Amino acid sequence: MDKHYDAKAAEAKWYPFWEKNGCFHDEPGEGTPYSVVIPPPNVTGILHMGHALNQTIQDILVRWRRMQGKNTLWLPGTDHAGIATQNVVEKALKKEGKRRQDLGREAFLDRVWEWKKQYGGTIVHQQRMLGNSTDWSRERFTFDEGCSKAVIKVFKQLFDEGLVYKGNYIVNWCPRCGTALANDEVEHEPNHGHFWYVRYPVVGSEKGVKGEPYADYVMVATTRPETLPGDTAVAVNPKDERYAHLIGKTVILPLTGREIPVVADDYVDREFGTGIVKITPAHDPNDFLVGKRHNLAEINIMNGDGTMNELAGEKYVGMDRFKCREAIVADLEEGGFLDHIEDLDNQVGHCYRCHEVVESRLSKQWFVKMKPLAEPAIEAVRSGEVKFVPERWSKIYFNWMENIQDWCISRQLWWGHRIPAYYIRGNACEEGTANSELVFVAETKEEALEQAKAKSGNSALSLDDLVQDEDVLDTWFSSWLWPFSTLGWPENTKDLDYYYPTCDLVTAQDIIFFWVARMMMAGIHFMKKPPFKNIVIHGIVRDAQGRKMSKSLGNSLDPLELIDMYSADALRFSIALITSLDCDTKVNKEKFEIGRNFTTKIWNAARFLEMNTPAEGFGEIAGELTADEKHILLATDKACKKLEEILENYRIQDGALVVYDFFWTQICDWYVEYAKDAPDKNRAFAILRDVFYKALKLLHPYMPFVTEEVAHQLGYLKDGETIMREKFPAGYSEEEKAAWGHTEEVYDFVEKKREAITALRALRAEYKVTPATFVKVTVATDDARAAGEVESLKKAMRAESIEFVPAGSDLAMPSKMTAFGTVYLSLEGLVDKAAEAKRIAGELAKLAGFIKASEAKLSNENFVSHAPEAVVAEAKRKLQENKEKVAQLEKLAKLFA
RNA sequence: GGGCUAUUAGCUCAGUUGGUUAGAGCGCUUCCUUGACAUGGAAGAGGUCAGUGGUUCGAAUCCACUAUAGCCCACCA
Repeated sequence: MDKHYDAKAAEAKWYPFWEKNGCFHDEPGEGTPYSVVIPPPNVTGILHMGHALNQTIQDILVRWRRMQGKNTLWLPGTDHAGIATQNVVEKALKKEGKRRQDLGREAFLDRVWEWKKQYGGTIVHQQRMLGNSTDWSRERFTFDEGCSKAVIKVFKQLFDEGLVYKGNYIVNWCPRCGTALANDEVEHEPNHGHFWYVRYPVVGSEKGVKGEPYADYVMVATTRPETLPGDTAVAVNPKDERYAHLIGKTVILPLTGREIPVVADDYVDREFGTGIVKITPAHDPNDFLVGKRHNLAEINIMNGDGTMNELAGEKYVGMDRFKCREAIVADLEEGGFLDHIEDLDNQVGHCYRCHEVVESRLSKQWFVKMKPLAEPAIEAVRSGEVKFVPERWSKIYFNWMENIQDWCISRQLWWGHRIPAYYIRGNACEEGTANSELVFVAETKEEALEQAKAKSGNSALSLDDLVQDEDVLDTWFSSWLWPFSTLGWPENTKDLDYYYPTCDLVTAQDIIFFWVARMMMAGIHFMKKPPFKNIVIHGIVRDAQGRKMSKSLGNSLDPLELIDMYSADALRFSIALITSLDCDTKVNKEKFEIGRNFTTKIWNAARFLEMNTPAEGFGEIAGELTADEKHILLATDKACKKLEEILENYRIQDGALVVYDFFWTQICDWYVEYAKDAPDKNRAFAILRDVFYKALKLLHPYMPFVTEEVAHQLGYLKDGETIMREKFPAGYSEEEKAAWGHTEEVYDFVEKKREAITALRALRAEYKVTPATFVKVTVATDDARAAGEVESLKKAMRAESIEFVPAGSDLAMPSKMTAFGTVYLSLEGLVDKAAEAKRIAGELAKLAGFIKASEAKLSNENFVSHAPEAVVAEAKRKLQENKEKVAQLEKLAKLFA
């Protein structure tokens, strides 16, 4: 084996090998499968730390289950990401000086597909670098033929069930993207804004002159003066006696001269602002509702791109909304309507894609009624049929689901599933009225024509007379079908039958509502079964300061760079080790050294084993095993069982710790050191070889590349074989254990022996006896097994002699008490007496405290009678031990006096 | 306003149903390089478990309140 592990070579060798040889692929078969669908990344995306974390967790679970012998499917794919992808292609067009409108819908879509063909493979290529064992032969895309079919079918079914409707509603509108956004696509951020106090003269009052207040007016405070031309009322709280006299009166809308009523509505907060609110139903969601209650006109004064339209008034037409704000404020001031301006901190919504300030806009949109879908999805979690891991996320899920709002699913984009609704050309419905008889939803235009003929009674209609809705569906409208559309639904495929429902869904907390909750609803509604059994929620990767990683902050770590620097295994292992499901993960580059160092350790340990392997190999493990040999076998057994239990509970981090400690501490630090000087080297190494392979298999889900490479280097596997499909070690059988005669006692005995070795090393360090010096050691113990360990103790302690004396012997030498016995170091060198005396005095003081506390505890009748016997006995033993320590130290103190 | 979570060593975090003198990694200090590994080995220092009160024989762990930090939802025009 080479002195250095070449991670890049191993990665370049093994991934293609696995993929080509179908190692990631299973066919539907017998038994309970283990199936997982990947959260599809945006096709425009590049791999970031969030993906690395998310996919490492999944791959660990998937590789582990596969090695357990389960029929396993991890299904990969990408999301067509409507807005994001369209934006990317539009940007490219812009460089050519074109807009999508210049190309027209079809040519533009061709262009996007072309882009997808060329660049859409970036992220799936990058996912391979991580070592993901996803079944690429089943890779899907939310906009591929099958998924599109599923989307259309689902839309039609929901429409037929009355769960989809088209309505004139106020929606969140991104003027930059030119589309509606769902509520949860809007991010609210704090904003330092202003409150403009504006006077609305009461009709009939004396008109003021420039610069002077009107004699009688109502004072309205607004943060959005530019929407003033759209006002159709002002509102006060009905219980507000200050303004009771105004209700029913009419005021004049400044700048326009239009007369608008004063209405009373509970929505108005008496305490906030002036207690009088201008009502702009077309540009504010609350005002919209007030408008409905009072039957107010809705005046839309803005274009889709955020400029003002003719209804805003001649002067403002074409003006950008923020420019218009300045203009209107100036004009109000000019006209004497502006009373004063205050600073105000409020929240402003931004587009989650492009960060533009979102506008509330009245428009016709499609919605899904969510309440009926949410109810069974709540029940599925409440009943325990579907579990959240960690469980606490279910509370957040319930909280959201119980307050769920209808979902705006139409988007004014071109890149996406076009809504399969058709209208008769020229009919009013073309503009889209709510659930008209003349809206035809069908899977094909031909079917829509049949409906149209039947419903309109006009059998002369042709395909040319029908127009399709211009809008496309929200991207999440395809991803909520992901767990079954990717398995072939609506066709009745073998995959669907065998792999649905999936087992675990692993994702970050930030898309519980976007995605997880909606998948639950879709799965239950269309498949009659929840789409997965466990929802595993992990944290978000943050930088060292705890900030979310983002391009704009420039604090992102690039997983590919980390792979290049430290290897994929290092990235995976480190991220697994530092990640807790319970909270967000803070990372910096240095943390990935842990994984890199571990990889190196594995490689070097393998080299050691290889160097010590004779050409003819090791023989059978025969003869009477030493205590250390039994110990490592049992430690292996324990590690296997522990890891199994840990992974069953999704404790990825704990699992990483277990394999790390097992390999590094148990195998390398202790057993390898033992093996170097073992009485029967051949047997000791035969055991090491056996244990080492088990360790590689335990490590494989965490570190697939180095384990595969080492397993081949050491000849555990032949060419063409893979560790991926080896059986995950479950420990040793009872028969095996009986054969090598292990007992828990032997295990504990070796643990004690190690304690004695450590104690001796500590004594050396305290008394500055260099490791090179051979020392005389005395151990006070009654353990009959001790005599058998003389040779191994001498090696480990670098002792020229070891003498055993009965326990309780009282020698005037520095010592440490251990569970093995009291270890004495014979001091032959010079020692700083004063320093020793001081150290001993400190230790005595510490012990006196413990003794006092435990004596108090033991003389407490309540403790002795209530606490379990074992606890009391342990307390007594400890007290006795500490007393002995004191006696020993006092004796020693005299030596240094 | 509604909901959720966290606060343990200098840093990042473990700590299973309450039960030895609260652990790990990194960092720090001291020592150690002739053969698996300095990306290493050995040893060590470092914590009144945010605070207060309660339950208990016994609390980092359970309960209440307080403080601080963070997240989510809804939002004030």
